Amino acid sequence: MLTVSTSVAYACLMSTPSPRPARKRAGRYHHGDLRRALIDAAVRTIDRQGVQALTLRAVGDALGVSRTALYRHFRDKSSLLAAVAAEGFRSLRADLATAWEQGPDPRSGFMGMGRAYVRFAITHPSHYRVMFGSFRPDMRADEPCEADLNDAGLNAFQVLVDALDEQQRAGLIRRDDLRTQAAFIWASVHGIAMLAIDRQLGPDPEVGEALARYAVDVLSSGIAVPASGASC
Amino acid sequence: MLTVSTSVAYACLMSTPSPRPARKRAGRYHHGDLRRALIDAAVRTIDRQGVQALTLRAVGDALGVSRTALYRHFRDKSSLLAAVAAEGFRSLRADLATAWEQGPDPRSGFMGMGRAYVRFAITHPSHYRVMFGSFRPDMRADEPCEADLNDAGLNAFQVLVDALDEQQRAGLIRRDDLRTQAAFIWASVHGIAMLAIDRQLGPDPEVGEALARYAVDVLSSGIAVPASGASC
DNA sequence: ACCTGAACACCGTTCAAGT
DNA sequence: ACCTGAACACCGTTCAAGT
Repeated sequence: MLTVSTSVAYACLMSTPSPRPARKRAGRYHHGDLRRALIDAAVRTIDRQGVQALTLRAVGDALGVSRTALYRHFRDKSSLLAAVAAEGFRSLRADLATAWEQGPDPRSGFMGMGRAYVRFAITHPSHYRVMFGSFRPDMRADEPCEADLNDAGLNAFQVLVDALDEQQRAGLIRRDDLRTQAAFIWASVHGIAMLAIDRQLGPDPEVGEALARYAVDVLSSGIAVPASGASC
Repeated sequence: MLTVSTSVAYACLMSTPSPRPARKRAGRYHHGDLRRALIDAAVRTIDRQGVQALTLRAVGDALGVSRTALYRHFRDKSSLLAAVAAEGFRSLRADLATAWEQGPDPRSGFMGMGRAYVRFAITHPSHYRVMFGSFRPDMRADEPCEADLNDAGLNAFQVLVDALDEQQRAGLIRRDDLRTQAAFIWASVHGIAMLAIDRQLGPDPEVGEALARYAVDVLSSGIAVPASGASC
């Protein structure tokens, strides 16, 4: 299809007096989907070196492309960050959905979702921070990247709403307002994830796990149907 | 005491060909406590214009001081931000303590603490974000500013621990491990505050208040002493 | 001790020009 | 349509020099 490999084969044989990196860009275009490649490179950089290491120069260099090539695909840097955040929410959504479906029963599936959520945050702390730091005051819903981020966030949230809905219908938990119940649980788990990321819980992993167990305990008691009879 | 006003009275009468701001610094020193003034100016700028508006040039200009004067009092910019965050935790601690003491009873005092927490976050969203964004991976406890930030955070947390301790002793809530119980509640309230700040809850304030009421409800049920007898 | 101002390396962004 | 490379305004930081 696309003759990618041939153009990649270009090698720079020109020697310049000033010390330069070995390879020099030979004025070539990028292959197929530069937009996609830019997002992936940005995610990699953020995961590996943190947000502060994400410069347009770095991401351009990683792809062998000019640092201004990005402006053909994104309004600006914050727009790229919005796309990165959206990508994060899509990954998180997939993780949550998998955990829920693997159940095997609603209760353990729900606990699996909680574990998957915290694991995502701990595994990708910088990415996770970008996901929630991007909801800036200057967020504009009219821009496509921002709208996409909004959608991706809502879709991830919806997995939790659906799981709660099913448990409500099965009579496993209180039939409170779905979105309020979901928002509260999301907030609690998000708060725990942030504490874990910010190493406020200390180096001992047992502290974090104890907190997670306690959270499950309290939340279960809190949203359990009140007059179950068995526990009294 | 300090003859500040006389030196301030200096006016620049030199006219330069290039367009300059009206007043030019007359090479004067800052009054008394520049360190204190730098923190206060930084807090003001962050509260009013957000973190991204906080440049060393801006904070220097606001105080009529060179933009490098700061390096006599802080290691670098992130050190100033740590001091700003510590200041935030001290304010928050005072707000929480006041709410708790105003009670009048433990239960309503505790709910007042929750309201005070969320109100602080909503009133100072940028400052609040700095407080929790500063716990960076590159945080060094050996630096005085970072250690101070750590202390200020722990002191604020301690107000919650003390309040829970008193309620445990009074038999009002379950006698779980104090620090785990406190960490979970802090995480939940922190998560709600973040959702509110990030306008994920939408423009309608009723949504946020409904979430707060629901949180109090669930948390109360969740940490209530199990066999109270009355509710069954 | 405390602060200045010039200099440096680096950043995001714009824009005329190239293919 | 897509990308380059020079230029611009701005940033944090360093450092010799001033008082």
